[in-house]
Amino acid sequence: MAAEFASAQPIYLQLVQRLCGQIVRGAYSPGERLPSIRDMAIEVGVNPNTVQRVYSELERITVAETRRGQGTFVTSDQGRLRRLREELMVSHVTAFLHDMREMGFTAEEVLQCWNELRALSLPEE
Amino acid sequence: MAAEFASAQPIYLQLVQRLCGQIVRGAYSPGERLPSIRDMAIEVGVNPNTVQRVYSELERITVAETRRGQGTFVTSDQGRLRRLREELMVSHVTAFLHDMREMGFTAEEVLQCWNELRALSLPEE
DNA sequence: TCTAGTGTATTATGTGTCTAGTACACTAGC
DNA sequence: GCTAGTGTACTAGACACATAATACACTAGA
Repeated sequence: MAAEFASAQPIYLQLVQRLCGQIVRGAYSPGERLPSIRDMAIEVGVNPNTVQRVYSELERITVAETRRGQGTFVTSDQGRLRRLREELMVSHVTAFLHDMREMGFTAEEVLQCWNELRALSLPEE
Repeated sequence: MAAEFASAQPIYLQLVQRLCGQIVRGAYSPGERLPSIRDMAIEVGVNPNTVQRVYSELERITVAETRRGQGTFVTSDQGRLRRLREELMVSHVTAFLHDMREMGFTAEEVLQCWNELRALSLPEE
């Protein structure tokens, strides 16, 4: 992966968000070991220091834990992961609604646009 | 306004987005003059250089135009404003759906969360 | 014990953002 | 013409982000 970090947001925050998403949707299981800092750096095409920062942040929000000399692991606390999932959804939906309101869009308009684009992006069930 | 720029995104981009939102929802009319660089800087609590950058960006995307010695004005091209409105909605909805997908949320889950939060944020009609 | 693979820490460099201050050119109105 | 209010341009400095390179400490396994 050669990495595409187009957004104006810092790379390390984008990576934190991406990893949280992968963890939350089960791409990484509870307790599973994440790639080493050096491997992940190569994988996403950034500097190892940047990945270290990402892993530190994941640890700070108690989503991952590091064992010196062994690696960094997704937390085994499944309750924490469920809460994370809920938090992420609420924060994203809230921010989305805020933006839509700022631009004066009505619920109807947004839903119509949503329905036109949904098929491309979200599983139905 | 003392300004709250908590996001990791650069202030000038947040301001561009905010102004686009205000223009698109009609807080500023087509052809209306925006506050001067210096006034806007005071109003939102940032440096005049930052506002200059914002106005330059608005001009670059043909949403505003500046007249030396007179001020910066919202474009009179209402077609451009309609397109901007559409662009903003599509890009926001697309990004939102992308994020939701990244976290493995289903359309049903998102809609449920949406309905729980909608009343606080969006006008119904 | 030795080695390879971990995370951790430090220093240096370049870039972008934001602030601060100053100066200049243009326009409108007196 | 003069003045106040515009946008424009430039230099300088502080700070965060990202990279680069290096060194160190810990762990597991041969």
